[in-house]
Amino acid sequence: MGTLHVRVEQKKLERAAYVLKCVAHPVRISIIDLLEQQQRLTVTEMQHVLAIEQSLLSHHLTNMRDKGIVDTQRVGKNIHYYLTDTTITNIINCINGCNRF
Amino acid sequence: MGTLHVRVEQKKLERAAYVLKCVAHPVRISIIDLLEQQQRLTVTEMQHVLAIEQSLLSHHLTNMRDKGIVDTQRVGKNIHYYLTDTTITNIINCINGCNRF
DNA sequence: CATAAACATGAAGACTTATTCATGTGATAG
DNA sequence: CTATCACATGAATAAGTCTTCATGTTTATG
Repeated sequence: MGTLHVRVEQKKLERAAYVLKCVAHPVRISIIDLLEQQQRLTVTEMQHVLAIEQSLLSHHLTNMRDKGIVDTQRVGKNIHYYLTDTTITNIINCINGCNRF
Repeated sequence: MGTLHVRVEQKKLERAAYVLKCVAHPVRISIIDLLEQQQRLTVTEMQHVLAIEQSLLSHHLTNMRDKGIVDTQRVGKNIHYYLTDTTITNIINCINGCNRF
C-alpha cells in the first residue's frame, strides 16, 4: 500500500470547487433542473416559473454562463439558454436521489 | 404535458445548496477524498497529507461536521473523523470522472 | 425613427466565507 | 500535578457572494 494522498489533482480540485460553488444555490439548482426538462429556455420563461426578478435571474444566468454550465443562443429578441454538458445533471440527480439532502 | 416546474422541493433545494456549498472547496473536497480512501482519520493525519495549518483544517472540519458531512469519535488524545454518508462520495466520483472539471 | 420587449450590466449595501493568530480545552505521560 | 500533545474556538480582517435598483443594449414593431 502506498502512502495516503489526495487522488484528485490540484487543478481539478480547484475547477471542481469553482463549478460546485456555482451549483450550490437554490435558484441555480432550479435552473439546472428546468433546463434538464426542457433543453432550452428563454429568460422570460424561466422568470415565470421561478418568480424572481429579471435582473436577479440574469445575474445568476451570467454567473452560470461564465462558469461554463450553460450557454446561450440568440433567437430574435429572446436568448435561449441550454446546458453545455449533461454531466452536471448527474449532480442534481445525485442530490435528488439522496435522502440525506 | 403538464406545465413546467422545478421538480425538487424548496426545502430540499435549500438543504442541497447548503451542503453543496460546503463541498465546494478544494480543501474540503480533498478531505472527503481522503476519508473515502481511509474510512477514519485524525486531524494530525490529515494535516500531514494536506499540509495546511492545524487551525484552518480544524475550522474546515467543524464546518463539515456542522453540515452533517462528517462525524467524529474521540479515541484517547485523538479525534477520528469519518464520513457520515458515503453518498457524498458519489459527488466526488462524479467530479473525478467528469472531464469538464 | 420612436417605442417597447427582452435581456444584460454596474454600482452599492448587506451578508457570508476564508484565513490567520492567539488562546482555550481535554487527555495522557512523566 | 504540570507539561505536552491533539484539537477546538474566537476575534479580526480580507475577500467573495447575494440582491436590489437604476440604467444600458439589442432586436423587432408600428
